[in-house]
Amino acid sequence: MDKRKFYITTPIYYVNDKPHVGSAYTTIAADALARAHRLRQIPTYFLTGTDENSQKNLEAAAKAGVDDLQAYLDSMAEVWKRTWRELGISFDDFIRTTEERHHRGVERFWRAVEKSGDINKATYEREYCVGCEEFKTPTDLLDGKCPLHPNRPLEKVSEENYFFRASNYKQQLLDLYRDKPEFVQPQSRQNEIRSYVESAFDDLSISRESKKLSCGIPVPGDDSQRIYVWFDALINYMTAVGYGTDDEMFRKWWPASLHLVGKDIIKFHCALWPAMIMSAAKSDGLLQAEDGSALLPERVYAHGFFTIDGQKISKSLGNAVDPLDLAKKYPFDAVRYFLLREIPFGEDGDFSTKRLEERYASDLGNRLGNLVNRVIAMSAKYFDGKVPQTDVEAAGEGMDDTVWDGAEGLAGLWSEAEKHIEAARLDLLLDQVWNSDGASLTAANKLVEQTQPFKLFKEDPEKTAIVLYALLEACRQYAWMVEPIMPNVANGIIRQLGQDPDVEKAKGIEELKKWGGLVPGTELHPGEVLFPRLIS
RNA sequence: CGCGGGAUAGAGCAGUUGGCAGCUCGCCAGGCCCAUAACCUGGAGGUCGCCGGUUCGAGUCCGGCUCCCGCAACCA
Repeated sequence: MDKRKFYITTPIYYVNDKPHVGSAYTTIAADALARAHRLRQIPTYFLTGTDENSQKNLEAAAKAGVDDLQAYLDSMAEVWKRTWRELGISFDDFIRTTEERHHRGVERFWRAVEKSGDINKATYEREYCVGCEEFKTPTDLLDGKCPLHPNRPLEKVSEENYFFRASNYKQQLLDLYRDKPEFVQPQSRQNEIRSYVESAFDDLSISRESKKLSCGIPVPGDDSQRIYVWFDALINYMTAVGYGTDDEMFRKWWPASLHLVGKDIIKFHCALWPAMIMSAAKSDGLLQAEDGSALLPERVYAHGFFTIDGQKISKSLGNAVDPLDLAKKYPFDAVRYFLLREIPFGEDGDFSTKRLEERYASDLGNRLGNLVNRVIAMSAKYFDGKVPQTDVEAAGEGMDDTVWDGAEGLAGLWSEAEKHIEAARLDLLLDQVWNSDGASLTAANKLVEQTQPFKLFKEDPEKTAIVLYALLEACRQYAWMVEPIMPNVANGIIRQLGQDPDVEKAKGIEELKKWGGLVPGTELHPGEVLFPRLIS
């Protein structure tokens, strides 16, 4: 990953409905990764947005009884934006594919692909599946029906369309997967993509007649045709950072460091999208690296889907969870923690409020919250409300006859954390912080038992000062380890430790990682319980 | 031969490069009392779906088999 910048994206969402917990999952994951990079003072650009050129939106507007499509799109885009804001999503940009900047970039991109000779006009008669929004070849069909949407009649479409000659890039794509295996993440998806490209990746229609498609971006130079959804949608990742409108900005941010997507759209992102860029780059120097090769996104990471209490998310079953409702019922940091901790990133998982409440009580309340609470309470009680005066270096040593590895153990935790962030495995990061040997939260709770500061104080106040300092300092470091996932909780801990989160953050991660960030004598602010028991 | 996911302790799940089977919850017995009835220790509980193979060694790799889940529409 490019250390100088981090450009992360979520898919752009259809606005035919409000967000549910699934789209929130993608967005929260992206947010946590964005925050992790910002905390490391890596210039970060976090993009999300809405896909507004889809036929589906038209249908949704009609269903909602709204005549004015643009008004419908505006109001729905606002719903999405507001939801993300309320969930504390720290997006830097929100792109709508009906925006002027997007249209201009798409136009430029189209012309580049055209110039490269990869767009041709042809009359085809093909089966079009409205569900997939794509044409089906005979080999795609099962009993003459779309295998994904067997109950939806295929439309026989015979018209003159523009085609993108994706097949010209088959070999280059296969080379890409071979030379840069990290391009497709997680690993388990690589074979899937490779075999898809080898067997099923073909030229595809990228426009429809305007008279049949009443929304979408007109084909440059041919108003009788409009670009259809996927071809225009993918380009949002470029137009948001200035492609077609601001070359300087584009050079700063492109290529994307990470496209976060659901597993359903991995083919578009790992095959079609790089092929499109390879083509456009041949005719547009802005898309070329210094060696002339196409500037492709660095990685595409597909996360899994989850069920709700073992059942597929389905609006007809009424189990589509509204993330805003969750945020009302639970502290939202807890929901973020749950989603990112519970499901191994990249795998499918299950979402249940029962599990959420279990994790909340156990991981957050009993382990993290209780540790912070007891350690600060003891320090305040025995040391006049302050961080105990002691030899900071000595307090960083591992302690004999205990499991505690001290500063060294925490440093180990940090280096693991960096690896997990790089790999987008925040679930593993959290697991380490909670459950590893040496300096985890569990180890810290054990240290309290093994040293018993609440007794030790009477016999040996100096030793007690060392133990409590070590624990307070560990809490400070835990706060920064979990900050990308639980920003509010982290700030709360830092404040209770008598520090200002903003001032601390400005020091940079290397400083925050160092043992001894907590200055002896600092006034503690024993505060609110971090994770109050839930009333069910 | 449609595609994909899965089968590991009572429940829910981890197990990146093959090296004594782990985590959370629950259960039993103890300890502690600083703390959110929280924390700590010990324990019961597994033929890692089945059969074969590779290997000094397989939950992990290879082959075969059985069973389960998702794949109309809404839908990451």
